[in-house]
Amino acid sequence: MSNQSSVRVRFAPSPTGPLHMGGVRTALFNYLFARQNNGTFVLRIEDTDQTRYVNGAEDYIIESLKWCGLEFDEGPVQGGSYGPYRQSERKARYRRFADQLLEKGHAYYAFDTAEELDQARKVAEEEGRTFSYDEHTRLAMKNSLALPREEVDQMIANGQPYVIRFKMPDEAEVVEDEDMIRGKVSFRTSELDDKVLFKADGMPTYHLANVVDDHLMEITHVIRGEEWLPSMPLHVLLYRAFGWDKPVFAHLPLILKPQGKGKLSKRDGDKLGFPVFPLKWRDPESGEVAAGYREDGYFPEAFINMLALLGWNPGTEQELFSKDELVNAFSFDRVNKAGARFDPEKARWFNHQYLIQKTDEELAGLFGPVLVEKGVVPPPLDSLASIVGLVKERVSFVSELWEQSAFFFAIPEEYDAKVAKKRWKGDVPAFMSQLAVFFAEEEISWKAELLKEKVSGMIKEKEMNFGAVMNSLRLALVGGSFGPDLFTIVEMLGRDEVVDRIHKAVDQLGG
RNA sequence: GGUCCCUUCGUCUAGUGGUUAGGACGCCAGGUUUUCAUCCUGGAAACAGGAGUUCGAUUCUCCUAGGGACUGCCA
Repeated sequence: MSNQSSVRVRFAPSPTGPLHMGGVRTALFNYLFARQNNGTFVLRIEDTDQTRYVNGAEDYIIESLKWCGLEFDEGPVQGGSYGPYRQSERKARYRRFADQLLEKGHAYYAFDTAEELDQARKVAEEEGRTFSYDEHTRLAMKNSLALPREEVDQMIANGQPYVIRFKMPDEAEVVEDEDMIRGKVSFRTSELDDKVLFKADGMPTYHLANVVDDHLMEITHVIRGEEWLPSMPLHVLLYRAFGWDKPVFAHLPLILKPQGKGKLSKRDGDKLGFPVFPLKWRDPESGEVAAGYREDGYFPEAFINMLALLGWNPGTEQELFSKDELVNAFSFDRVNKAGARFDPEKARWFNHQYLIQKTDEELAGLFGPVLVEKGVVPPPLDSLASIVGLVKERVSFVSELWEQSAFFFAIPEEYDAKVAKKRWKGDVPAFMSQLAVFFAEEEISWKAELLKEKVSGMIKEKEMNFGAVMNSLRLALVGGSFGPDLFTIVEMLGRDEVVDRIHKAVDQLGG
């Protein structure tokens, strides 16, 4: 039932730490492309470097993608017919592909030690050059191209460590390939070096493992970050050396720092106060903690939407997209080539958009735990929902709901001094006391409209200043000069509470 | 340094030879709200530079400048 033309893409992170938001975007674009084409989205863990393995990183990656709603069809957890999906578990199969290349003369053994190579690089650097293991230098190194056959056999027989290197073709040629985003990209093979394919520890390098696995897993489109662009010609040459069809490549633009130079890094987040990781991450070694979008109160839909628009655009003026809408609208010809600077302000705006779209009940459900954390017993869901409904337009995060609505749950601890100085003076305090009496004794029904009418009448009658009275009443009830409609607050707080608060304000601010 | 990629408002971007160069975030002003925020209206704000090609270049070509990635027995 698997037909040749069906799209298969993979997201292939390395479990060396938390997944960067750029990685999430790469996963997202893979996902969108797969879904749009009724294809298959594969997760493959690229853990060929045992020294860089970080505990918990794989789980982190999986949980992050899950939080973002990017379900994959095959992967280390659910398996699939192309497994295993961890390269460390595929170790046994790489060697024979390296041997194939050796036999065909596309690769050779190299015995240079890491120290010798470092030395060569150092010497070159001192002479103002860059050392490159290539056609110009390879014959001066310790490898099966330079050494006599018997010596090579002897060293191998003696168990001397070696790596297997790709032999760049002798004839200079231009490797061209069509990138889905960039169009034609070309490299001269004469500028390329002989990359290590197989390491002395018996593991393949990224280059070999990636090409072999993409072939074995029948990956049709390789969608990855721009940092891989320079190795595209090597990969193309590898496919050719094996005699395999190559997948179609797409190299995504990078996500850059909000300000300054370079690509977005963890440091930027710390410095500017925004997360660069989807989830909070605690480094198992150092114990260092990095913030995550989830814990900072972002909705996954908002995070994904924001990421999708970083480097891609629909060509219309629509900015808010559900995941399904993204699947439909996405296209590689609308992905930009240039790197995109990340804008934390816009991320915030996206979250605000999603927050105000949520129902009051939904938000109340999310807000409840915040209240508990603040030591407040949450009111019934429906009354909490009406409070949330009054203030949700003014915030971007659920946690900010507290700052805007705390006065609904507790009498103000202190009063904004600037407001007090400006409004709470002259005959206002005395009038406030009269207001308390009025509220305590008034028998009309406790409704915002009616109360407002009555109070307005009183102000007029006593020839008070509207602004001074209204703002002082607000000061007494909420503690500052902010919040929703004043009489709506009066109504919701209820008679006793309003009277109490006015008394307390008069006590504290002076009558 | 070398190789490769890239270049429209501060930022994300639309634009594919003839547009008052459009939108969004942010910013500013006015209006609404007897508060603040939201909201509404308006505003400031860009084709990196230079040569070509063309009747005409933001758009095509080249050069320069700037930015970025890579340059590991890391991915």
